[in-house]
Amino acid sequence: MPSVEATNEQIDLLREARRQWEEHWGEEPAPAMAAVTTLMRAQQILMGHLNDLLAPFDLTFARYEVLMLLYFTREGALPLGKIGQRLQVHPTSVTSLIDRLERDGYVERVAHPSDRRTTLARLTVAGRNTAGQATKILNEDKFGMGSLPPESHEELVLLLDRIRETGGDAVSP
Amino acid sequence: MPSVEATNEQIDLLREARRQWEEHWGEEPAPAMAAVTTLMRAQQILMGHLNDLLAPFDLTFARYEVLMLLYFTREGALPLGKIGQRLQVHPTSVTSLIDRLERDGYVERVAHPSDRRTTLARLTVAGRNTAGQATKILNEDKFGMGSLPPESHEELVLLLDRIRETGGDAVSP
DNA sequence: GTCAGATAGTAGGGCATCCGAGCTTTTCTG
DNA sequence: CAGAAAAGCTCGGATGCCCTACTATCTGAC
Repeated sequence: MPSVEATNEQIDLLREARRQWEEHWGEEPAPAMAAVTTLMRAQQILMGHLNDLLAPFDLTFARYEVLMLLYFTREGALPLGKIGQRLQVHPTSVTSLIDRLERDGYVERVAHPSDRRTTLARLTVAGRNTAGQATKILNEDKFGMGSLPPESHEELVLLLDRIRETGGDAVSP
Repeated sequence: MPSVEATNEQIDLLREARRQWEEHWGEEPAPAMAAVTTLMRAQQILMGHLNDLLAPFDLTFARYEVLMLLYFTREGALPLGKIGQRLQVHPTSVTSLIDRLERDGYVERVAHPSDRRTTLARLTVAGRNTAGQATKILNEDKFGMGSLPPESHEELVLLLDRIRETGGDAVSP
């Protein structure tokens, strides 16, 4: 899922949008609108970059997150529902993600020992190896955040955590 | 496209991931990883919230952006390709977005006066009215950014612009 | 103990996004 | 000016995300 090629237009369209906003609706709502559009665009760029880095492993960032969640779990196995809760994605999305991870041999579905409703996703050896290698690549690339110093990363987290709170995410201080 | 219901777990899973990261790979890559995961989650929450606000208009945020781009354009019409460049989405995505906007009567495809390869998307009266109403709702809601003061919006933009630059976005100072 | 309600996972449908391929039309080159 | 190259749009396929059912299973109330 590579990102769209850079068009490098001379004017910055997000700044232009903000100018229009102030012109039509005044100064008050413009900062929020600018922040949102900038956030969306930054996310799009980052996601594209990360997916480019992960493509050699036949992974996307969504599937990488599942792998890492299992990687950090004792036994390397978790019920599908638990995965959805942890990553905050819909149960049907988890089914789909696990389908593809299983297809590529990174996880396998295992029956729950006591609850026959539950299916466990268990990391395979290949999955664990790939997770480690992919993480090495991402860490070396600083997750595409190399243009910002570590202090800025902290700033960013503090600001974005406020947004996360409004979505019901538990953000303990 | 409503967001996932809040599960309100006691521990913050993103902070937990960061702790694991520091434990396994040291302090160095952790801030970048934390910033990226937090950004992804904040975007997901914001997008879900905005889509909830726009659902009564039969709009998604992606389609709303198209509408506003045309809204700010003289004549209210633009070639599909131009829309893709401005919003930084793939040409095939533009086709899909315009398909749905046209289905709902918000835009219509018009032949380009001189270039027969080109198709223009032109805002209809209904599209213009809906764009205005939707904007009123979003502005009143501060685009879901009410938890942050305007100064923080500016901070956020400055930080995220650095990320945008790495993606080839023109960010003039 | 039995049956209603909650839980776990999946199938099917819709939207957004990308890519590659293909068609038409325009522009450029020799 | 004719053919090659580029540009503009769309189609089909893939991934990810959501929602609404639906089935199977478990739990709890009576």
